[in-house]
Amino acid sequence: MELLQLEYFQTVARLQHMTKAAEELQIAQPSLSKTISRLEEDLGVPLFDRTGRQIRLNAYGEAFLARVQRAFVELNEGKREIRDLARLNEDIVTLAVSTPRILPGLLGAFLASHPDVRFRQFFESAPEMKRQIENGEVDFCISSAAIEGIDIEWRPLLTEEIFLIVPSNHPLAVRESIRLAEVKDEPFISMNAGYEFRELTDRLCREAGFVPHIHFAGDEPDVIAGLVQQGLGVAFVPALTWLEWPRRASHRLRIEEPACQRQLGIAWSERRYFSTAAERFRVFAFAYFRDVAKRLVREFG
DNA sequence: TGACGACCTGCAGTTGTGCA
DNA sequence: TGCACAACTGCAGGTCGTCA
Repeated sequence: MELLQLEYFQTVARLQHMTKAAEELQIAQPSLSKTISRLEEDLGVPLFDRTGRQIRLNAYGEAFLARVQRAFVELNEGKREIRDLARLNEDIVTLAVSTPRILPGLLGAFLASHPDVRFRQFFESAPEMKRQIENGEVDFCISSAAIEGIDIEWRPLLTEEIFLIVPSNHPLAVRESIRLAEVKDEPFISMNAGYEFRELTDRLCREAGFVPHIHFAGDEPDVIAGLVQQGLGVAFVPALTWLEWPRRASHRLRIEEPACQRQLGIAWSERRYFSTAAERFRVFAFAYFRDVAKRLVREFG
């Protein structure tokens, strides 16, 4: 049984006239007649009652026609769905990040020149991002920890300095820089455990010879900044985050020792096929962070 | 092992014609 | 006039052998 036979059957059933159906289908009448006969042979029953020169759909034909029409509706829906899906995937970039704070600037700048592109974004830990890349669930991962694995490419995007912020009335607020060990007894306001940034700052404190006293841990950098302004403690802040805070009632200190930096990078699977939109986003991301790096140099030297 | 061409087969379609 | 059959043509797809 073939689609062509079913298509011809629909037309003959609708017109109940072999010659008119053949004209509509733009084929010779004997060809149509033979096609319908083959279909009837396949099914093992006649679909039409033939009386003299007339053909009429019989009970088998009626029942079969209903099924055929439903099948064609399903097939047409399927075609449309696949078409939409194909077009949609062309315009969608899937992205997992461990540092969501970079997204507004990055995506905003990209969408300004590519308004038709849509993003699906996930906030994930580094191990989960690696799994997503390996399973083909995302196009790219942007992370402050290198993602390594078979067929995974990881490239650095930006190296940014990490500062310490203290309340403006804090004794250290008159200084430009400190050694991290100088604040070993200070109350710290920090990101919650599990965040890459928290793991990084804990490691930096260990390198300086102490374990920080965490008085408050949260998910929101803005809340952390607010608590520092209220005089409740000191906190680490990446250069880019500091730059984007509209009000800076707290004081920023450069950390001389140990070297406090973090590197943001982008990872993808070398096996993955990239849509045009994804390919453009990758190129754009490198250019965007080059500009950000220049801005950080201008601002912080 | 994959690419390519020659050959074969099956089927859709056409023309001509017979039958009701 | 309209349906169906026979003979034929053209084309697409499959198979097989050859070659790099």
